[in-house]
Amino acid sequence: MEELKDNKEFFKEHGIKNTKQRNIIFEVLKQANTPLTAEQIFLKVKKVDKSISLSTIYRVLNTFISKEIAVKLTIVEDNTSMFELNRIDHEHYLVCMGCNKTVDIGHCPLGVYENSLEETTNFDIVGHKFEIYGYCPECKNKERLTKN
Amino acid sequence: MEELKDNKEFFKEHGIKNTKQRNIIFEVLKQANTPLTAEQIFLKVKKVDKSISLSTIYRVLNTFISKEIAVKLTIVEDNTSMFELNRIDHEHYLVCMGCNKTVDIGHCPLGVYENSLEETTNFDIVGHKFEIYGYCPECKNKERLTKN
DNA sequence: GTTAGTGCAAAATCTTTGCATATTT
DNA sequence: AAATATGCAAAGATTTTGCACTAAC
Repeated sequence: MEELKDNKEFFKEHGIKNTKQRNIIFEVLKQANTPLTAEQIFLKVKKVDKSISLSTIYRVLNTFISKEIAVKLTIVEDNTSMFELNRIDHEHYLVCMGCNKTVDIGHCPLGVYENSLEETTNFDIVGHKFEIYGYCPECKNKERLTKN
Repeated sequence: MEELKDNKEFFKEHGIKNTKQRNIIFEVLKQANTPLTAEQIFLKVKKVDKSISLSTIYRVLNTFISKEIAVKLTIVEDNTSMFELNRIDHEHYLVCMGCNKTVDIGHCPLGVYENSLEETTNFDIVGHKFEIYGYCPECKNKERLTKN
């Protein structure tokens, strides 16, 4: 359980207690390579801890966000938030509006832009959201058929 | 009422009926220079049409979105959607997490990027969301005080 | 006259919160 | 022991929907 020891240290650095629930949620987020909804996280966590509640998921995620461990973003087309770890060297996503498939679009090109914006606006910039949406090759055809 | 005649034509082009409610909502969106929440739109529209219902606001906005007349975006930190007209030559926003103030960040630099992405991914790209968030000069200081 | 849109109230969804209990430090 | 975190159930908030009625074409 080497990873738990690391997490313990990690949580300590962020000034929050090291609980079983936070560990599981953190591991789920680490292993995910796309953003997840609270519900998806809930289901994954439940496999390990049957008795966890959805409100704990939300509370832990909000704690992670306030400590800048995680970030929240919103996929277009419905109103549910998605969560992922706040990776410094992060990616962005191209989201299919047909099937919700997400595709990484490579290294984030916005760091430099943010720096120049901080200078011109005097804002203290914390982060950004950038998502591109459309239809994937498979859904493109379906879309075309239903539209005509 | 020259503008109503224009709107009538505009709605016809998009294959939707020209109703009083749609006209008012469209005018509200035209006059807004920042994205608005459904509730904000509701309140503005109510000044002109006291009997409009919030569900009509949502239905009209969803119609506008499906016809690509408007776009929906989500400001970080809460879960309410915001709406604005789908301007081809659009802007993006820098949002203050302290006071929700928004600042335009100039002409959108992402059109070219989308084109190259369409080629590499074979997606049919419909649009994107891009928001940068942080703390404005005024809230920066407040933030610093409450954190220590 | 037909089709599409609206208002209302009710439902559905997503998220937060109060409170008692449990866990962490 | 004190401070935080959790589970549960209940409440809040936002958005959608069924249905009868109305307006637009």
